[in-house]
Amino acid sequence: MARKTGSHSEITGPKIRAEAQRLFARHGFAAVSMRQIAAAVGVQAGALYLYTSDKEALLFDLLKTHMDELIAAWRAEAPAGAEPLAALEAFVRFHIRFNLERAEVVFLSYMELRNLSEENFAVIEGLRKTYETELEQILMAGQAAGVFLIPDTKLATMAIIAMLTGVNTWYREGGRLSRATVADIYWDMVRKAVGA
Amino acid sequence: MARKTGSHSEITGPKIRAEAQRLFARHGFAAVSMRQIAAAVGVQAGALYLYTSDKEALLFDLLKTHMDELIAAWRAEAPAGAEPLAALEAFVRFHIRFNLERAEVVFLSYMELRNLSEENFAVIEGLRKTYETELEQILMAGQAAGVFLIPDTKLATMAIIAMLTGVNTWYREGGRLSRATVADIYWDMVRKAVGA
DNA sequence: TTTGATAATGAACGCCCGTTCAGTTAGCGT
DNA sequence: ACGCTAACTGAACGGGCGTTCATTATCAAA
Repeated sequence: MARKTGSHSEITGPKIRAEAQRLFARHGFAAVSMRQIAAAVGVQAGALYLYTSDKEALLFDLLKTHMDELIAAWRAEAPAGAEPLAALEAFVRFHIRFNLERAEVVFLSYMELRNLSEENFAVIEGLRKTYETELEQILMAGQAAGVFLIPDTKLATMAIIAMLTGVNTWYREGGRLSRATVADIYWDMVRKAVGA
Repeated sequence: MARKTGSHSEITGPKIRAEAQRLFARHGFAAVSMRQIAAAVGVQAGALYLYTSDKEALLFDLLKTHMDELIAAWRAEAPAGAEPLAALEAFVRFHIRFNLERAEVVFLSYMELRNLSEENFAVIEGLRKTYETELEQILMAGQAAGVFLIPDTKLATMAIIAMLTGVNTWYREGGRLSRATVADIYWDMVRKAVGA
């Protein structure tokens, strides 16, 4: 017993995060025990504490990494200096694609925020606000340019994000529509909703 | 000790449901113990079992009651034989108002479904589907009448409901906008989204 | 081949969990 | 005033929880 043959932190570390993400998404943070995560990884519970300070830090790490990657991915592919209409279309398609690709952690980031400490919650909320602002700025630019007709850009931001994120609740691989078709249809509805 | 002065099941029963709803919504089903609920009510944990068979039944009862009341309330106030446009407007305003009035249990019904047994989950899912169908039929009628221009009524149904329910995540009493104003703005966006 | 760092064990800590039940008190019709 | 029933207590059940730590086996550099 003790150290196992072929054991390395570069393997065990990611494995712990992956299994924690999977289990948290499936059963909920509070309903999953450290012993369950350890069993899924193939170690004893005590070994997890070589990789995380406590259970909440494990959740926070998953959410923080996700939000950072979400914002970075959008900024990397957002069309620089594009017309508001093209920028909005890019955002809609990006949001649907990215969130469907990472359904587990997206689910977590909507469901398990209340299990974070006050400070950690504030960090994630801040990153979410940052992401939302990216959309709101597109809407404001379009409104200013007369391309969009929006009664309230703040509400439109929340409405569009809720609508797009909602795809994750019903979309199933191999269903009636492909991801691309879903994105087409949602883009049509969003475009009309902002009066363009 | 034992029975308390002035104790009645017609008082304790609702009190248990109210406190359970409040605590489940605030901390999550799995994170709330029967002892916490009992303490909030002012009884010992064992007394809860005079009112519920187990913890899950307590949650199911809250969700089932809510869904029944949601559907009944909509059917009671849905304009009979109205034009699709008027029916859709009524639905939008109803959904926002009803969900804001019952924010706690609405939150529960979106977050805690996975804590139900398979059979209980199916019951709630069925009721949700029933409610969604009410909206979809309005959309189909409007589409058939040429009043709406919707690429896919199923997706439009999910999109609209996600968008409307999203109000609950950001709306705070005493904020910038009144409930009525929020409903006005959302109705404007929904109307445009369906091409009317 | 030795040796220090790394990765993991497994037992233990105190604590809380959902649920049951024999016993006790209050309400209330007679 | 009595007696039955409804309401609740408090202790107990077996079990799981997050976390710590002394110990041990493996890895990798010298």
